[in-house]
Amino acid sequence: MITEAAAIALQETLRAQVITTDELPSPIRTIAGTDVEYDKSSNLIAGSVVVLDYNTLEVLDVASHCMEVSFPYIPGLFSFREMPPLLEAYHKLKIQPDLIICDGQGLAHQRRFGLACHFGVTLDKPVIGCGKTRLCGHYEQLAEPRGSIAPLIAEEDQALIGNALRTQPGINPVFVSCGHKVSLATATDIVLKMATQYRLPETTRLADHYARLALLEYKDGLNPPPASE
DNA sequence: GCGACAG
DNA sequence: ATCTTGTCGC
Repeated sequence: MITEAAAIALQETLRAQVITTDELPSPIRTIAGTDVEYDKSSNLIAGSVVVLDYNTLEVLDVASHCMEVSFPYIPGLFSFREMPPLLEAYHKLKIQPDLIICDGQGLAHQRRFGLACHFGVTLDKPVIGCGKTRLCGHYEQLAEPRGSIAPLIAEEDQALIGNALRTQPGINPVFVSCGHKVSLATATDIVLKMATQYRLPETTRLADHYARLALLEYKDGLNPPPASE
């Protein structure tokens, strides 16, 4: 297994490849969501990628992959834990999405290289980071209406590293940041568009659903089938 | 030294 | 992350 120091060094190297301007298809036709589910009573994890029609949100394709977790949870090294099952799942897709929304941060990361950046650079695909909670950076004065945004500012150098985005009125915001080949403004617009009815974008909600399903089905398959006679 | 810390 | 259901509070 890769050491913590080597993982940090790899992030420092790969971060130079991140593109923070829009290099995505126009119009956007398909969008994918990703999520990873953990089994509380084993070290199994399931990663899922779900591809939706960008305009209708119809599910066009889903792929999942179960495996044993191979890296501990360390804030800042999240991608080394979640990327393996997500990459396996992604390569099972029959339909390649125009862009992807990851469940986690992109640039809004200690070394500006969160999961969304790592996934985007690895696949050379447009990726948006959308986390449920903050990893680093601070924000203030976020208004209540849906669509309100507040810049997420890095404490070290006051750099703009993302946006706190209120996707539903009076509900806690999500944290949007560049992953790869999508600007912050475009990423924020897209996440708001995908969060039609709930706090989280539909991409993330569906990926969570399919990852949970995949883990249950995989565990079922491991158990010897009931004796039939 | 202490607190904070994506899932 | 894991927890899945009614309950409390604004």
